[in-house]
Amino acid sequence: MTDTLSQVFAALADPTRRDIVARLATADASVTELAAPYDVSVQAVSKHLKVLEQAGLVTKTKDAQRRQVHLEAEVFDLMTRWIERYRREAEQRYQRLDAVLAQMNDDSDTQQKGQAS
Amino acid sequence: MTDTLSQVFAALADPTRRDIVARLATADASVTELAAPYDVSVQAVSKHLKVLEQAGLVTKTKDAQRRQVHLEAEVFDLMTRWIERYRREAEQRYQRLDAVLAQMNDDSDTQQKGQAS
DNA sequence: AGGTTGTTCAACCATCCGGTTGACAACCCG
DNA sequence: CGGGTTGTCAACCGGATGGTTGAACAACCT
Repeated sequence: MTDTLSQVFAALADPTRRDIVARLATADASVTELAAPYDVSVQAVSKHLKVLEQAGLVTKTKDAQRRQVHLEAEVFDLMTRWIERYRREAEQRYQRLDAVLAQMNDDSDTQQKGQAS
Repeated sequence: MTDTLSQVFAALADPTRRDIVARLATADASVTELAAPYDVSVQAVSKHLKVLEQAGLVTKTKDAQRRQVHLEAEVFDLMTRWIERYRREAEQRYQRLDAVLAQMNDDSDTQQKGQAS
């Protein structure tokens, strides 16, 4: 479970953490500011932020006694790349299937055994 | 949690499940075929598939005693939309920040209080 | 110096999760 | 019919996870 991709997906699997990310997309915030809307303890939110930080989705910079939390956009790309890769493969496969079916309709007399390269 | 997005992210947080998805992107497969490469029991893989199915990432069609598993590409869009939305917001914010900094350099004499709409 | 504020650490608890083994249903084939 | 495949269900186990409370600590403000 140490690989980044797993950590990122796991981090975003929690609705509270996704909401935190959503809010950080518009503005940086401190831990207590982030905790305010939820009816859980500040410590719980601090834990959530630790998870997000571990996944590289967020960084903290200490500003006096406050910790300024801000979103790190780059890690999103890792996810997007993974998703897009397999989505595209899957779509291409369906198109290939459609093509095969279309060809089967076109010339159903010719026996075709190999697959399209 | 019961919301789809959480289920999809949670499903993809596991490396084995991601690998299954990757393999299904190129071809449908049966449960035992999918289980073959991993040194875990078939039951464990069956559980993984249940998770993927629950998340809507995969569907099974029964073919005699075999279950043909195939990837469902549409759910990927849900994720992609979520990710892209906040990634774009975050990027825009950085650009806005850059613009503000640039303007502060340009005309540091004019006092600007409101935010860009 | 002393109190308040902001954040984290530590210990604890309930639940979930990924794995196991064993039993069993459903189906093909001889 | 009976036996071998294929897949799921059930019960169980250890470890991770999300939450709690209580204490610690650092930095600010009088």
